[in-house]
Amino acid sequence: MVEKIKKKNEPVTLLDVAREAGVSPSTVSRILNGTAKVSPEKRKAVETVIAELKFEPNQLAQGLKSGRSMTIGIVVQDIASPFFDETLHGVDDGLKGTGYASVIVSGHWNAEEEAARIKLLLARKVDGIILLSGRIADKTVLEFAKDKPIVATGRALRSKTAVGFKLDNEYGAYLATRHLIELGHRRIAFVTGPANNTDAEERQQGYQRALREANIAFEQNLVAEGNFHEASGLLAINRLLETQQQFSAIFAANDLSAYGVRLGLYRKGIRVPEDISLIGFDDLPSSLYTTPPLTTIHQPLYDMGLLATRTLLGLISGSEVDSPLPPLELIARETTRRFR
Amino acid sequence: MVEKIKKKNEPVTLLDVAREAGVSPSTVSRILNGTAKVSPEKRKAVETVIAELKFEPNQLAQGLKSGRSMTIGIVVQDIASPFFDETLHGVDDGLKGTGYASVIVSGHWNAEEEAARIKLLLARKVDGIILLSGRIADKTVLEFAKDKPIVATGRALRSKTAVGFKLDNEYGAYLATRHLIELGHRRIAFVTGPANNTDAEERQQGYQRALREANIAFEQNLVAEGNFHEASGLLAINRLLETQQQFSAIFAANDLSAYGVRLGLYRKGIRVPEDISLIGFDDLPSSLYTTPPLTTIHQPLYDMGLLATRTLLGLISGSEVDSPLPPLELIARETTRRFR
DNA sequence: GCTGGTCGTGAAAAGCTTTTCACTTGGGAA
DNA sequence: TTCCCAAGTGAAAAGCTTTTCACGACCAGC
Repeated sequence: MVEKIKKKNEPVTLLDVAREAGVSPSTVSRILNGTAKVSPEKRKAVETVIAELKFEPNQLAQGLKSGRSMTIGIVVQDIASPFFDETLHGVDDGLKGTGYASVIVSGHWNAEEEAARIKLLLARKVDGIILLSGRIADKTVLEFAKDKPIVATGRALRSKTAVGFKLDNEYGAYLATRHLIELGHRRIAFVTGPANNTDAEERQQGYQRALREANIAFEQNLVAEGNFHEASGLLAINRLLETQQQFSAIFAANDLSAYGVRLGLYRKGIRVPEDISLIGFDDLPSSLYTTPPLTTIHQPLYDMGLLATRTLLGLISGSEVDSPLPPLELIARETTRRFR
Repeated sequence: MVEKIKKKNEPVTLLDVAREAGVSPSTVSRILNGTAKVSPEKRKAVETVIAELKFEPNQLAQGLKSGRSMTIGIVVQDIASPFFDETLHGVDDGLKGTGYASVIVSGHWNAEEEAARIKLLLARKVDGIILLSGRIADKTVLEFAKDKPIVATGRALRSKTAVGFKLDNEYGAYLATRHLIELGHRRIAFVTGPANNTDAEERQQGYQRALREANIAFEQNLVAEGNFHEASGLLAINRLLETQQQFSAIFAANDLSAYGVRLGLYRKGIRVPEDISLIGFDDLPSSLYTTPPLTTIHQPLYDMGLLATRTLLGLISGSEVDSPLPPLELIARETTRRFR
């Protein structure tokens, strides 16, 4: 029996429920949150009214009062990239059932924009932030972390309110190069990532270490610059081919550029892996379905997203989370084969 | 000169600014929102204090008061899919500079989950919702739209608070099939999408129409079921090959399943396009870099995301938006060629 | 010199919850 | 029988804005 008819579309509030059930707002709130004991009769009455009125607490008001918006911010660099996608997938699963939702913004690989976006997230009162492949300086991260907890990927960090996860790019690249060397390749070209990108630099270091260990001289002529995108891989392989350098294998700094390389080779009628072996880095889901399926280094992107989320939730609630990340590993598929 | 020292980390509020600048909160609010005229001196004073204190309005409080959270909800079906990615990219650009942020949730191709997620978004007081490839019934959408405006893709809808965009799948599929026919192919296999999926059904209809127009009999033996994923394409082509049917071309209901088909053919040593022509549907960005680059039907996913966003923002603000979507078009790349 | 209007401004209410505080009631301990 | 305490509950404040209302000052028109 509704005492007062609300104008249609007027949202039903906790106050309405209280009035209708003949209890105080406090009691309704207590029932909703289980904050304190309430007599069975009132609980029953309130629950009935809630169902009847289809009451849904206003999360804005809840957030304002409690200081918790139940929202976390995710900063990616490119909203339509399989790389971030895979990580986001992990984040999504990490959030499942927690009541948290995420707002995703993109920094577009640009430090200023990234900082601006983080500020926006903070103004929105997110409860924490996950920063994927951030461009801003560590000390800026720490600065933001004074406000809300942050977990960042691609950097080493550990404070009371900020933690970073870093995959071992150098090791992964070492693995990739060593794989080629073990297959008998000696002249191995390398397609780099973008200049000034830490991940990219570390991958080049891994490449060089493997060479060094095998007593193969590093040759600048065998490296071509890329930028992690397909088109740059295509360009790089064309440049490499033009210089008439001899090489029997190519290591591309990520899968996307490996795709470009693959296409470049196809265009020249060079077969993979019969004529040239090719290895990537990332193990994007799509690499399972390239022709032929790409040998690559598996990065646990999904797990990283999942772990980052759990860690952030831990930071928010004050509990400790510390599961280790699975290691990088070589996934030998069909673009590499024994030399000659 | 700060009159009262705040405990560190106490967020600075509009009240602090007002006190500090010696004006009333109303005045500060007016300056922030440009709601009314304010004398230059006070404006100056307030702006100085804002900068000095680094004041950022609390969006939760703003939202609570004004009923606008400056957030829209996006419902996708798979958070890590290139298909949704591309659309999200458009959404992202559509939101740029508007002050709106988006929270993205996934319905996982499941009507119940989808409805639950929408309810959550509504409880979060999003200002509107974009529903991509939703599974729920039109009438459920309309029901939700009573609360907040919704724009949905993949369905035709138009009410005061709900609008739908639908790409012409039938026509796209017709285009694809006709392309193969024009190249001289007569026996054209079809890999379907998931059963009970409208898009998928419409694509099959387009396939059949093109056949009919060319007086080619439809043969059930030439269609193999898929589900829009790569693995299903691989399975489908294997099944097709096993049946010993003759065919010189394959139309896969989307690019992803075309990738699977491509791999299946590669495994059997069947060349594309020399032995068999292959065409997909979607024109995912990655289709530019498959080996060889995939002939496909371009869907304006990016534009659709952009348009959906603009339309939603229009619905929210009460203004009318009505730009048309670019049509589907055939992108002839290198996986199709003239028969024999 | 008086009326009527505009302009700039502040006080206060409102938006919807949660939480603190204080008050009742009933029971067990002394 | 008296006292204390716990349990259950409501009133009210608080969280941070925006917005309505009202008021004083100032100017123009008669």
